[in-house]
Amino acid sequence: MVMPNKRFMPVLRALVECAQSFERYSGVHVRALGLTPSQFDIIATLGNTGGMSCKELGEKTLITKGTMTGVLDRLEKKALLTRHESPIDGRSWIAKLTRKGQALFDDIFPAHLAHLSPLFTHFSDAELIVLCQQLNRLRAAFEPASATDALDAQ
Amino acid sequence: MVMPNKRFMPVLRALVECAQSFERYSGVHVRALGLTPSQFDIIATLGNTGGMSCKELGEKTLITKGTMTGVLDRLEKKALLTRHESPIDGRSWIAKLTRKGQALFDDIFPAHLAHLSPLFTHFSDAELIVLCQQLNRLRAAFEPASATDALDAQ
DNA sequence: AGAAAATAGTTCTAGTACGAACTATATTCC
DNA sequence: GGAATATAGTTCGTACTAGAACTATTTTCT
Repeated sequence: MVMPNKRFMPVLRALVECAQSFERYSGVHVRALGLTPSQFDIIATLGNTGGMSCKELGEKTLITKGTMTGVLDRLEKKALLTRHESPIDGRSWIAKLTRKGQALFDDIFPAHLAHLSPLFTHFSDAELIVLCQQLNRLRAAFEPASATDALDAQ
Repeated sequence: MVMPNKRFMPVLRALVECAQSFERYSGVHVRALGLTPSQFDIIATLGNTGGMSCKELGEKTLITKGTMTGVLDRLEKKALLTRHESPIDGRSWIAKLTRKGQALFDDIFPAHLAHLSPLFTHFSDAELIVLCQQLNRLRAAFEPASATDALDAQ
């Protein structure tokens, strides 16, 4: 097989390394606050809401349903979250922060933003917007092919 | 605590989602070829080389050393790779593709590139270069910080 | 040279990723 | 109304992740 054009490889490498660096930086802080990144994601998503279903949580956090069960279990064990039967759908559960969970959110969410904020001082609003647009455009190129199918499949 | 400026959040979300979409798209294909993404990463890194140490492999693939042991173990079990004692350093091992591993590389590496290539048809070389630069710039913002802060944070 | 510190790799634990199979409830459609 | 199908969530198996503790070698420093 002839080797195809490889002009896109530096972008892919930059993308993966950038995301990984961010996740490491963010993860170290989050762990120091006593949560795993996934747990933080859930707490951040549920904060200041009336709760939501696993399905909705999965869509917002990009955690797949098989993993979600375990993450919610552990948060429930820490008394940060409770599951309530859905009044509309007998198959569904509504995950909701407890008072303790909401208090934790109020505490660590702003702290985490404050931890990230200074990293962007050398980026203008305009630069951030352009970068965001290009990333979303790139993502769109990946999605119809995979994520759409994969997500639809669940 | 006062909520800090949040102008950077859309970029972070776009970054994480884009990287995740790519990894899903790429991962589905790689798994269909019979390897996990990490295993493919190792094969792709070792292809057409004389082999390298775990440390070097870890730097190139962003797989941490604790994980590396297991990934190499599984590749060794599949007879795609062998470990040889380093002639220079008694603590170190050189991982090297077997003939079977190199043949697999020759087979699937071009196939995988061909699978990715069409996704970039709507991006010009110039666009890719700019995007790459911005991503590397962003990564640089995360990196010294994650190394330094993480340490003095404790 | 010899003690102290650094480094390469392995092992261990808890948690996460993904896919597939499974249960239970909803929806669709004839 | 009832069968076929779709959906929400759980469970399971294999593999990967970070981090920490550990062994065995260097390297450094005096």
